[in-house]
Amino acid sequence: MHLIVTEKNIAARRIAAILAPKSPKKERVSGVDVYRYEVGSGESRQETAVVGLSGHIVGIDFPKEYNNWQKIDARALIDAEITTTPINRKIVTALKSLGKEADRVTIATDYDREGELIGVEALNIIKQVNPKVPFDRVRYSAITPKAIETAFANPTNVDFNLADAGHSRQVIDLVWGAALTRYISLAAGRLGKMFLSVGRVQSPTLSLIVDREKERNIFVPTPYWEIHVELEDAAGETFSAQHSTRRFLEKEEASKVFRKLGKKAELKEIEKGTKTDQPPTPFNTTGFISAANSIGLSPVNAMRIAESLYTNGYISYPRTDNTVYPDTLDLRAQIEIFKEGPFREYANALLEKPELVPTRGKKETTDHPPIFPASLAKEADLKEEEWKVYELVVRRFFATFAGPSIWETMRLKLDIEEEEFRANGARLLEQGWRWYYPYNAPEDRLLPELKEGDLLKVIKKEMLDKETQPPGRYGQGRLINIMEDLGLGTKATRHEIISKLYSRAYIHGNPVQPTNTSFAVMDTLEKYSPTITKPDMTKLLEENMDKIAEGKIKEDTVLDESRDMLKQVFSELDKNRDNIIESLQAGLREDKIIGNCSLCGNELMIRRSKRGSRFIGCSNYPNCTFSLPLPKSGQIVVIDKQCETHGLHHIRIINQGKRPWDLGCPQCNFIEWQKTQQEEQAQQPKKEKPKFIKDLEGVGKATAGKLEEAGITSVEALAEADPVELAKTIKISVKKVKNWQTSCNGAVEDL
DNA sequence: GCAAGGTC
Repeated sequence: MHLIVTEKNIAARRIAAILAPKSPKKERVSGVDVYRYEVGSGESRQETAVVGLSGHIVGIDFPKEYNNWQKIDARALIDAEITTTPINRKIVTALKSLGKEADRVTIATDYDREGELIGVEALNIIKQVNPKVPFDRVRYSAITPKAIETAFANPTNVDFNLADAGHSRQVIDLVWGAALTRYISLAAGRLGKMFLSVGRVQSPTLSLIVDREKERNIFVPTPYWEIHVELEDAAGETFSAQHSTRRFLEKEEASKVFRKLGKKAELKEIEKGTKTDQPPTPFNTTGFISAANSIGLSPVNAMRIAESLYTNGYISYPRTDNTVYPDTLDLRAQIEIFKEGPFREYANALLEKPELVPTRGKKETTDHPPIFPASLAKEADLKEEEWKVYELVVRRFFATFAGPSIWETMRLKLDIEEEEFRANGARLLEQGWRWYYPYNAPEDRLLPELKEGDLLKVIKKEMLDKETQPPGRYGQGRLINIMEDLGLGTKATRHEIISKLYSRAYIHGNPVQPTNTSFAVMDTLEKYSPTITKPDMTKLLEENMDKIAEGKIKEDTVLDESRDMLKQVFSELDKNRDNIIESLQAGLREDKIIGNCSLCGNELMIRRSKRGSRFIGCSNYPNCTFSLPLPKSGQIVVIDKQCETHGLHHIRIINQGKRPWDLGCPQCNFIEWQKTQQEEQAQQPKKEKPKFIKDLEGVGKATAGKLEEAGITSVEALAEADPVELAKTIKISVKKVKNWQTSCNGAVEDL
């Protein structure tokens, strides 16, 4: 049997469908889908089975003896043994049983570095049961009949060096990440769920955010002034113009000009021109995420939706670096899918073109094609946001075949009492690709038809007080773009890294803002372990991986070097341990300050009770016992916003996998809570005190009889009876008896 | 309980 192994189930299914002469048979092998078919007949008959993995099916970790953070020093992780264990047992079992049957194995995982490693992982498992089985490797960039048939007709060799390169990344990430995470968490005294993570990708990303916040903090705004006028032409049409000194840095200077301005303006110069906007390039993951982000979807949400559209066959694979359609993709056929349906107008317009020439982006890779719509969806079949994403992908796909959009531009130079003013106008002449892709379209800025020498009336003049703004915080889409530029993370992980920073309470808000904890962690790392805070670590890793892949250097050599570097970092850390502990804890303390106590004026802090539950307490305790409650679960983030009534910082609660909950001012929240409690009690009709035994809940005739036998005939008698004794005599639980007694006392109010 | 990378 010929065994073909792909990276994911859907690839297995589609490859089997392409290669099988008749439709393949789906079978389950230890809970995993396998697609079987036969090619040839008689002597040359060959049985084939295609199975899909689920990405990595084995993972690396330290032996479990290293799990105890308190007992095993972080440094010990550097040279600790590294074990490989299955992370998907079902697939490992399936591979073993298929592997035994196989007389040939073809690795058909994705055409990239991780794909090579994933292929070798599978191969190693198969070799455990069938050591001598011959194997080869096919590489393809799109799952189309043409691409697949060509690839399988020309199998090549597995690239073990490339797989080693991938493996070195795994080891380096684990060793550095785990060791530094443990060190920083222990030094900060943040164990358990509250640990402080450090990693090759997340730390440089956090550093970007922290650095931007620092720039904002030291930013000193400069005041400046602008002068605008509103003009009217002979026909009564109006437009506005601005003084050609766009920013006056001296108020006096601006005022002088402003006072000079009279009632008349003369048009000195008209400059007409055209501006063309080229159509956008095909979507890769980053391009898609930032486009989706600009229409209001968060990166994580956009990817989740894209994933579901992909598994339902509506769009192609959403995790790709590629921005160039491969030759093997029949683009005309992909457009023809839309000849009917809501996009027919657009599809037909494209199909009328004599030639379809798509745009090309800068990145051309072999992993997957750019994201394109794979089949026709009906709006009714999709949820609102799914449709939004689907439509975005369809429109972007179309736009890559469309012509440029062309603007007519007009620049005016005007004179008012020898002061120069300018006005710019733009009018869309040809929609071009913007007809297909109408997102974030700039609007026309229309100016009236004018000629040089025209006189205009100044109908309004104004001088505006402004000041320069600090650099803006990063939005998530922007952050993902920067990460890509710096080589941080991959198409499949960048959005996850950002959401990791959110769930670890390193950042909050949108645009993104770091907590004080982040400042403290980054300060420490930058001082003593700068390598991990910079994108250069990834660059060096990439260079080394390339060398491993080219066979110029052994994986072990790279790992040894990396471990030596980390050991040096640790000797710095150990030398400065006291300082690190102090500065980390000072930074962490900042994030716990809520404001000032309304009773004594001291600081209110997030604290922990002896039992471990969290509350807001006064730092003047025990002299002051003011306190406010906090929710039991979730990370607590103190945000900048302050309550106008109580002056306390607002609080946000972050629960993994859930939307953050803005609790607001903890005091307002508590007052609100008390109010609703009171209302609820007021609304609850007071239960009337039962008059007779038989009116009690859960007392039937039989029980009433038993009670009577025990000498209990009235509710008063029941209320006064010894519950334990009574329970024994009538053989009923003490709890039940006690419940009766509370209702006999009309105890609803006492609760 | 630690990373980042696959996939769902």
